[in-house]
Amino acid sequence: MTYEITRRLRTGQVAERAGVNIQTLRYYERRGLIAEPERSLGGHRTYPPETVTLLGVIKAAQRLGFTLDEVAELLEAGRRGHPRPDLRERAIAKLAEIEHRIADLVTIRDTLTQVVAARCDSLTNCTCADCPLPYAELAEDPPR
Amino acid sequence: MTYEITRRLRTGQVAERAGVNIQTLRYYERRGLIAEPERSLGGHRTYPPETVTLLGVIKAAQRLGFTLDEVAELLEAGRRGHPRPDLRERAIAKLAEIEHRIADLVTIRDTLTQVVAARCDSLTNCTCADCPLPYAELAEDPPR
DNA sequence: GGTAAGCCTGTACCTGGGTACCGGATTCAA
DNA sequence: TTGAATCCGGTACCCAGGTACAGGCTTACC
Repeated sequence: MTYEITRRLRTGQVAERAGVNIQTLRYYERRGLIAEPERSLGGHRTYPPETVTLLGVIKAAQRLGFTLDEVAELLEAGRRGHPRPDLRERAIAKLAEIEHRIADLVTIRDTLTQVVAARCDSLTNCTCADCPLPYAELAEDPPR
Repeated sequence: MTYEITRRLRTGQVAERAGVNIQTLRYYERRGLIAEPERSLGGHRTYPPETVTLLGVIKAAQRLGFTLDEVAELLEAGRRGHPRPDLRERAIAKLAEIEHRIADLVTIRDTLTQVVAARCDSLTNCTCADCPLPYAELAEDPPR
């Protein structure tokens, strides 16, 4: 059997395989999400192929609602074999956060539904009866 | 009976009554959300008291998920007695948008729940069986 | 009429997650 | 070996929705 040597990749190759912009790669490096890679003699970055996987993990975590700072911490914790419970704890906290955001959006949805049902026709001078607009004192925060 | 003359308010008074920052007031003026008010001889803005109400409307609309640009358009439409259906149409569109965001967040919530239930312990090297993390190919967009 | 509080314009900065552009250096394939 | 493609660092810019600051003028109250 022949083993293929896992070659180092250059910036553009990593970016393409991971589906991200080259600038994003350098941005993540600055943010501490990916380690500073080795360089060629001329100073070009050369990445191990696992970097592509790592970028996938980062993107997945982002889709779970973690910020880049949070992802960086999670990766850092994992890197130096942090005791254990970090990810789980954070996921629980994030879960609460997401639930909260869902609740806010549901309130917004319900009020919008009322606005539509009541046939409101103006923000400032709605002529409909029982206009729900003045009572739109909903979620404390804009929905982000 | 005596009628109280509704006095003009100065910037700080409007800001305080509406619960917004003074800078925000000027920002909204630049964005076209509130009209340019009359000025005192010395150049200070003097607002009619209705401005406070208007700011409340703007904040309510924001809480319903409308962007400032959208609010500005809605107000503008209302101002020059736009035919009718503008707010209603927009509310319907916004409703769809909100529903979509809720759906995304629900997907995220469910995956996070799985992560917690599976006792995942690491983003990159989770040792739990049936780890849901690699399948976190969820919503296309980060949750904003 | 003095003085403190309030307001003026203009500009810069903030968060979060990137993206774009520049001039110059390097790498790769023919 | 040469020319195209790629990459380098540094800096500036994008979105939204504001917020902050500086230096100077106005207003309000005693």
